[in-house]
Amino acid sequence: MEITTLKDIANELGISVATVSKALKDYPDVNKETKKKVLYMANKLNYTPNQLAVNLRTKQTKTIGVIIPTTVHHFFSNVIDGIIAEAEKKGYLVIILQSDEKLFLEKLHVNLLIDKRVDGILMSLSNKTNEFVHLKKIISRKIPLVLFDKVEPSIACSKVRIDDKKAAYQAVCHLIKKGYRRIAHFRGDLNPKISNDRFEGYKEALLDHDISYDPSLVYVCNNNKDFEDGYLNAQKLIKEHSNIDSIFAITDLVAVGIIKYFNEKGIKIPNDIAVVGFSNWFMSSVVTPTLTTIDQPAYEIGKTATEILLQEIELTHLEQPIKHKEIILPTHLILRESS
Amino acid sequence: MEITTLKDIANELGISVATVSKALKDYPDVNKETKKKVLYMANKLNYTPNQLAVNLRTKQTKTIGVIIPTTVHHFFSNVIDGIIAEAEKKGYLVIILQSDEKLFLEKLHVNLLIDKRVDGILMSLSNKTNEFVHLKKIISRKIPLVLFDKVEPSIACSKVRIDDKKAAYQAVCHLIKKGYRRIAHFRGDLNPKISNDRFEGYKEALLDHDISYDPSLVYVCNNNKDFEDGYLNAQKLIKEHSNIDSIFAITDLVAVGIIKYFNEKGIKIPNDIAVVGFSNWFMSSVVTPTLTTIDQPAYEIGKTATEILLQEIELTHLEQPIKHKEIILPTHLILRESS
DNA sequence: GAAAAAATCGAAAACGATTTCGAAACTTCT
DNA sequence: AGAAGTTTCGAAATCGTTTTCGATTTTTTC
Repeated sequence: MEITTLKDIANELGISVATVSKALKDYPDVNKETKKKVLYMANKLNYTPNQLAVNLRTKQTKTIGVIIPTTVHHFFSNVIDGIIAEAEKKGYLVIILQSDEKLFLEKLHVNLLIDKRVDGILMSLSNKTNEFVHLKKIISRKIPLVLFDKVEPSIACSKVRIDDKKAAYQAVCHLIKKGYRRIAHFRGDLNPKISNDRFEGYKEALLDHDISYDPSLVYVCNNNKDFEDGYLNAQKLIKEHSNIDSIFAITDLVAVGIIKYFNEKGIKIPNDIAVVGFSNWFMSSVVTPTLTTIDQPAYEIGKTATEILLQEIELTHLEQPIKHKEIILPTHLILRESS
Repeated sequence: MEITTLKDIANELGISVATVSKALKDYPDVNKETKKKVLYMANKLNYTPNQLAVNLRTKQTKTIGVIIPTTVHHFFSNVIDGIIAEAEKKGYLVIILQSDEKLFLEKLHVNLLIDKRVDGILMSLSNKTNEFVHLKKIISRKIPLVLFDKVEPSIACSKVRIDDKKAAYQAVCHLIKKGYRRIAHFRGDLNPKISNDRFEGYKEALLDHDISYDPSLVYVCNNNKDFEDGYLNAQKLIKEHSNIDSIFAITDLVAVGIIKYFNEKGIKIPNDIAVVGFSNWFMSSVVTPTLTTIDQPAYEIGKTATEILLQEIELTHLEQPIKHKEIILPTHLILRESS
């Protein structure tokens, strides 16, 4: 005997499949005695329901799909942790796909997940994503969608993110309060919202403290190799601007690249130049000097996004209307040696 | 109209569901004209097959399950990267579950994946796993299983791993060749094979160079907080043994903890004490001083394990016998400043 | 003891696809 | 024209479960 089915139990007991099914699901219209017998036999034959059949029948898969740019990333692996933890708690499985920052893969994966009939989808958009038909397709199929981290405002769905502009503002204000005035910014790629938001926060902080904004102090890191971007741009910065006293980097990894270069060149942090990062990667607490940075609640972002998604799945299933939420989780400035 | 099914196409064209199905799968016994019509209509109605129904019928889900201790880990996130990349290439989806180093969760997840009818399972065992009925259950269900990293020799399945003993041996030999003699070892928990293997490699290297093995130089790191373990044990070590000249740490994270403490106490690396890690986390290339370590091919481990698993899935499906493989991937000693 | 009510069961349809096998239609050949 | 062979199609079974609804049996009520 291979795998036990309802039919096997039914045959064994000389009753119908329907009754067996109902007995196992504790329907009221089945005799207590037969319930006992069914339970006993199910146990004896080691029965577990074939989820494929259940899924087909109930049109629910108890599975959610996740599309993120990459898993090899401190932030995303913590987000995944939060997602899986929350999903497991509610009995959902998690399928993870990587867009590798490519739009065509993102689209492909969306189709895959739709075909797979996942109950809901969680996405952080790739940096290259500048059109959104694939997201609209998800919504038109009535599949709950929650965007996190890299979100698109124009899409009607729930979103979980941080306030990048505010966090950047906070970081730069910190530098200003510490007395730094010539503040460079190593920004991210031009397209993504978070990159622009952080840039805006940087500018606004300068403005609010009557420091004139100098575009030549802004360096773009867009090679997808943050560490090297930081290292090389630090090199460039030192050549081009000798009078810099601090840098606000879009990412800890960029900041660590900067630190590496400065350490090699004997440039003292923070005495010669202060450095502030963004994300509070584990690494920032162990580099020398330790890095001042913005703590981004990655685990909570994953957990919260999943909570909302599962709620919306339940509501959809009950055919009730859903009100989309936009959650902004708080960030914290972590003060360390580098500033 | 909600979602298009074969029936919709059939009704629209006034033909049977069977013909539509066969037309879409390019069966030879359907007229070219009708094939064209079906294809056209399928396209027009935006048809995609309901995978749930396909799965139920074909008894294949094109999905593999992965159970690992944690995703928030440089090694594992790279393994996942390799797994997902390879699986995606072959049209398989990946469900990821975390055991959180707990045996009961590992068992639970195994059952979940079996019920979910995944086509195959990839596992790295938790540190606490000391019984294997759940693995045998997978095998008895004829579900291909591939163990990687933390494997169990007694289980009859394919395995992908590195030679931990040899790698550790290599690392310690390197220290000895550099002239270090009083070599401490910060080892991992007592149960896991990899922890013991590395320990054995350490001992053998000493033996082969006529250095007597001193058990008091071995410190156990088992708080699941490698960084702190390294930091605290470094503190302890300095108190207890003033004449140490080097440390071989089971993990880069432990090594970084050590480095942190030494940096704080002004102990010079490698002049006072040398440090060697294990894994070649990204971090090791950016800490000060940069860390000598063993490069562990995480991505390749994930990729290779998945390749083997998918092969075995194919063979199982063709009802052909499978020969289990044991692949040992090469490690490399990365020389850096800390030794 | 008959009628009404309650308890218990199972046949059958459904979910949406795949695949076998026989029937019908059409060609080809003598 | 009729036999034989080819194409082309579709009815029906199947995967394993869920759920409705009607049938049957048992219990209750007066």
